[in-house]
Amino acid sequence: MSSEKVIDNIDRGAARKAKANLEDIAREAGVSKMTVSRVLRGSTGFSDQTRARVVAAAARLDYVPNRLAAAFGADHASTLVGMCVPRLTSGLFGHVLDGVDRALSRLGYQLMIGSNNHSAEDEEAWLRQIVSWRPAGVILSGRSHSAGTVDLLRQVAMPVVEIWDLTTSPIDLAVGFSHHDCGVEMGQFLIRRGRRKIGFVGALSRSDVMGQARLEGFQEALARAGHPIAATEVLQDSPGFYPGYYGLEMLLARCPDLDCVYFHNDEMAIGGLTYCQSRGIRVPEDLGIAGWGGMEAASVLPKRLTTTIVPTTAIGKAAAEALVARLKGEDVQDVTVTPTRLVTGETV
Amino acid sequence: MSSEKVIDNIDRGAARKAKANLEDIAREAGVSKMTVSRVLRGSTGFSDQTRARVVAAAARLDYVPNRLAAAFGADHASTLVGMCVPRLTSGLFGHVLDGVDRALSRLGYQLMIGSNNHSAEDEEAWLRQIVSWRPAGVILSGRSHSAGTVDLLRQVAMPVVEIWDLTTSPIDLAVGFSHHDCGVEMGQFLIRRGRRKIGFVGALSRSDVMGQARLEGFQEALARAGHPIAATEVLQDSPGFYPGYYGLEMLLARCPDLDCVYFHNDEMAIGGLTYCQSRGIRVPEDLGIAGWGGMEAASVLPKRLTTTIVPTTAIGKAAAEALVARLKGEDVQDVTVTPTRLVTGETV
DNA sequence: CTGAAAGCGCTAACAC
DNA sequence: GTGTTAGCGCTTTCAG
Repeated sequence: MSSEKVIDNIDRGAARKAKANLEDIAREAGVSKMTVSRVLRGSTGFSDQTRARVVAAAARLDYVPNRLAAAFGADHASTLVGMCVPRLTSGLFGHVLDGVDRALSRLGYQLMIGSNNHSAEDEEAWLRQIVSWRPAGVILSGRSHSAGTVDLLRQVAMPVVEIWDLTTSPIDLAVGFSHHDCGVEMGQFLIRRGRRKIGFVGALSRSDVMGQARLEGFQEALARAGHPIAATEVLQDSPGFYPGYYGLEMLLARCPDLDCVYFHNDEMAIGGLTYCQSRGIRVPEDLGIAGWGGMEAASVLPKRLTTTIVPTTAIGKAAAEALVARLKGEDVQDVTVTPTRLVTGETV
Repeated sequence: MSSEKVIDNIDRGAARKAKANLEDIAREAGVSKMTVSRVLRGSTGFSDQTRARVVAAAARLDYVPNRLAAAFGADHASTLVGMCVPRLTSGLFGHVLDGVDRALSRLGYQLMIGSNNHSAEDEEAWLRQIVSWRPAGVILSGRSHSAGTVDLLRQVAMPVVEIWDLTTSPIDLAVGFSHHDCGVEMGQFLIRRGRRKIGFVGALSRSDVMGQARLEGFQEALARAGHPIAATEVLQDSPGFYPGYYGLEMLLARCPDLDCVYFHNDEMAIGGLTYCQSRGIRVPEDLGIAGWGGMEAASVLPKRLTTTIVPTTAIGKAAAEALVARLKGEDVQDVTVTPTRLVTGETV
């Protein structure tokens, strides 16, 4: 009876919480702890009466299961999944998170998040905290990790999904695409469109190797076409609208005769577009503008932005599903490629 | 010795994980489990030698603490904090999350997130999952919760911070501002600017009572000024750029003589601005445009958007800090008001 | 189909 | 300053 429990609590100085546990339910329903455990977890093979009695008793006692105890007692019972993203304020990663969150909650898992601002050290620090909660698996963003991170992941031997950039040899599972190829594709496209004096504006906060990979692919494509990149402006800032605006201003001050600029992402490209508008630079006639990422705003601009659309939500969903499939021992392919799509807007 | 452990594992069929625990470290360092526990948690009062031996042993065995066990054994030891937001894809909430994440990780807590798309039922479902992990506290968005949510929160008796909208009587702690007042303030402002035929375009996905509160405050202010709202267009959609574009198109089709439109948020307002540009409607001469939220893009537009800036990151930080302060038994004020700021741009 | 016993790794409380 | 004991709530294993 719950009244016993209350008295018990008072006797113990009211220090213990009055929460019902499996044993309380067992007593209330006149069965054993184990029967309650099995019924509540949805096993089969009970008389309907037993099941009903247990369920009723649990409801009566306002039972709140204790997953801490469950996961502790049987370590494969954890339904915690950790995920680390570069920046929580990035619109793109918001969509990735959303994809992960929906898939995981549908599958009965809980999401723990952290951000590392593209720092491998911060990622490791986050991982050490998360691992101490014995999660079922983790999702990391990017392919560059510290040695400590890799060691720790091997040691704890849980499923790991690396998303966003495809690596030659994933630690375990990977979902994403090649940033390098995004850069190559855009470089080739701009050349095909007749652009010849092409610049780049970026904001490679910390060690954003993925943004770096796009730039490198871009440069390679331009060089191969015989029109190597004319100028780059890489700010030490976060890749937002303002930096795009000022970055373009600075780049054009140095190199006024550019005919096209590729930006680190759509936010920056939109900032650049705004700069052009404020200075009377005609786009695409005087200057072509290209972005990357495919944020929603890019397609409602007066001139639709030429950019690369990244399947953000799909990546999140695929990552979560791959992780869970692996947990369930199902066959999973190591690498899932989620293709990006270069969309021709009106700005190049 | 770790070799014993390995043999032990092999004997047991290699089913058990080879992870070191406090007892292994104790054996390795020649002290007791408790000493190890105390040293590792940073208590004071040990010979430097003991401390050094323990730390060395832990490092040698690649010890990974088990917080599951710690939180399970001593329920106040949980450093898990749950947070539920309406939408993970909202730019504003990305910044709130960032504020929470930074503050919590600095303070040694881990963040579990979920989203509810403004549905109180989804929030309750999420909370039931989270509560089973015995978190130290939770952060909820908004002031409208299901009865089940409120019951559960009372039952588990942990700190709760409601953010974003201020409620008359918070469940526990609250950090935010009044959405109603945001609407009133903008209404009064537009009247002062001489606008008289004012409309509204929104996208009240599900039961977004906070967006609704802004609209109500707005309508009240206009009515009090003798110029009640002329028309509203409320889409059943998520409040993004496209809906802003089409929402304005639909509104103007019905009411071509409006002189100003207030939007549900900045995304929608920017969509509306794009519509104006595409149709040759001059802003602010022919039509005034006002938004809400203060997204970064709003201030790099060719014409800076008139909007209400919400201190997103500050709200997240304050929420996390209030929660932790309460956990530590410090004095915390129940309600923290984080003022918004109406910024006059060039669109009204 | 159901129950009893053991143990997961840690910490609180108390003993020395 | 350091060790001993008990127990958190659940699941696994094995017995019936």
